[in-house]
Amino acid sequence: MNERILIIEDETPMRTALADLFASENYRVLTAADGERGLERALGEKPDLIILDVMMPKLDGFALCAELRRLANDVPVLMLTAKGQVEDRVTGLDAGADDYLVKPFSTVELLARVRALLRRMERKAKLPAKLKLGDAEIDLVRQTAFRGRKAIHLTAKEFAMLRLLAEAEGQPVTRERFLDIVWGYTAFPTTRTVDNHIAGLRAKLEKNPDEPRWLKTVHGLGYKLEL
Amino acid sequence: MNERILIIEDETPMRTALADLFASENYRVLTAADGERGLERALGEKPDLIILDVMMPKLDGFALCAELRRLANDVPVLMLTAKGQVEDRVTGLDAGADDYLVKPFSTVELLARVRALLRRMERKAKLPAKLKLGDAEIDLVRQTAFRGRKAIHLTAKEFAMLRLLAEAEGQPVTRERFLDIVWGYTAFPTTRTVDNHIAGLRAKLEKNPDEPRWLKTVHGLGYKLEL
DNA sequence: TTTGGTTTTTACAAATTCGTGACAACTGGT
DNA sequence: ACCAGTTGTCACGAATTTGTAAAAACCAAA
Repeated sequence: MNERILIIEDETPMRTALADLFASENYRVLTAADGERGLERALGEKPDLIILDVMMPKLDGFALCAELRRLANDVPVLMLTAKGQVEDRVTGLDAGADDYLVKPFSTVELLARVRALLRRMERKAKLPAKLKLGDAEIDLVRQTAFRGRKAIHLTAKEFAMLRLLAEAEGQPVTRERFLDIVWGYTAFPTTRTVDNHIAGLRAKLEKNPDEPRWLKTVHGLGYKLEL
Repeated sequence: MNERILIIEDETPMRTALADLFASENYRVLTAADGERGLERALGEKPDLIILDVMMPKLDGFALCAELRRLANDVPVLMLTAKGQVEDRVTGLDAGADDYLVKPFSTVELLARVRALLRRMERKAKLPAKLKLGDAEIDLVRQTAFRGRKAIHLTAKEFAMLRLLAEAEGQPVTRERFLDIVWGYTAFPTTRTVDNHIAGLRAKLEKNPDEPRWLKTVHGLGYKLEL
């Protein structure tokens, strides 16, 4: 609780408005008025989340974000982009932002996104490196899997899907979400592709792929990992 | 804990300010007012980290750093460069500095960088100096390798790649990371170059290069060292 | 400048993974 | 039991990724 949020925004009215908003929601607020100071604070004070305007003097949002990632800093970043610059989304996500929001936005939506990001990070932190599915054991970090003594080969995509399922802690994951997270914002395969990969996982991990014990389908929604 | 930091800086006000800053953070502080004395103390007292001004009489920061490295001293060096001399960054990292900071800087950022460097070194220290890959034995520090009694010749790049793989503790290392860490900021070879070097390592270290036992490829991601 | 070693590029083959579409099987509601 | 929509599955071609050899570029020392 009481997460610390760093707001990096050069326009003072917007910066104070955001600061007030989050303060009133009981977050602890840090601010910076330009990119360079923002980077300093991000590195020095390790906030739980960063809200970052794209357009800024000295060091723009993209560069700042890219630099953070280069330094292996994985604090969640929510980018604010000016209206119209649709390109920004791709560029921003490319630079390593976790989400983005187009100005003007509603405070309700902003708060929702922030909560979502913080929740995602919390789950990721709790995520154990190893998954045990009966006699199958999967190491999500090393990307290895064993059934008893024998190694099972999973592809990169399969590991990514498992990781997403595990992060969801038994909650259903929609096909759309699989595509968004695992495939990313540049590829747009059919949602059926997801099913195929699930089939692959079941074939490799389930004792009886016809009657999955772990990789359950949630009819009309998607899939979930039953722990 | 209580790491010892050597500050090499000719301008007295700055030197004492830095000394006070680090003393107040419970580091043990050593100082030197010029490059030659700095080098002496660096060699004689083996500090845990050196903060080094680039501009100095007698022996400048680049030369000092290069000399340290020539003597196989791998103490982490953080260089302070005057504003505007953008070139300094490249030159500094070239000379073997581990990080650099442009004056004027905030104390918060300086402390953050120092902590980061010390942490990085700590991790490196935990790394065993010798790697045993079957009957091949590699000394990562001395940069020597033997297969039984016969010496195997590895190039500098190959050692650096092995070190990175070993540091990752069996986790996959992406090609991008290889380029970032092994090649650094100044060179931008193709990612295929990484593959070629891996091939070289396999040829020299693996009993059967076609079926690597240690240097595994993680399709779609990179490579890992299977311990 | 030549030399010897190292690094990088390039090109092509081989291996792996991916995406799709068709159709069967299944689901839940009526 | 029937129906419309959803999911499982399979095979195949496409696309991507990797292995590797050979040539070119590079670089420091003689």
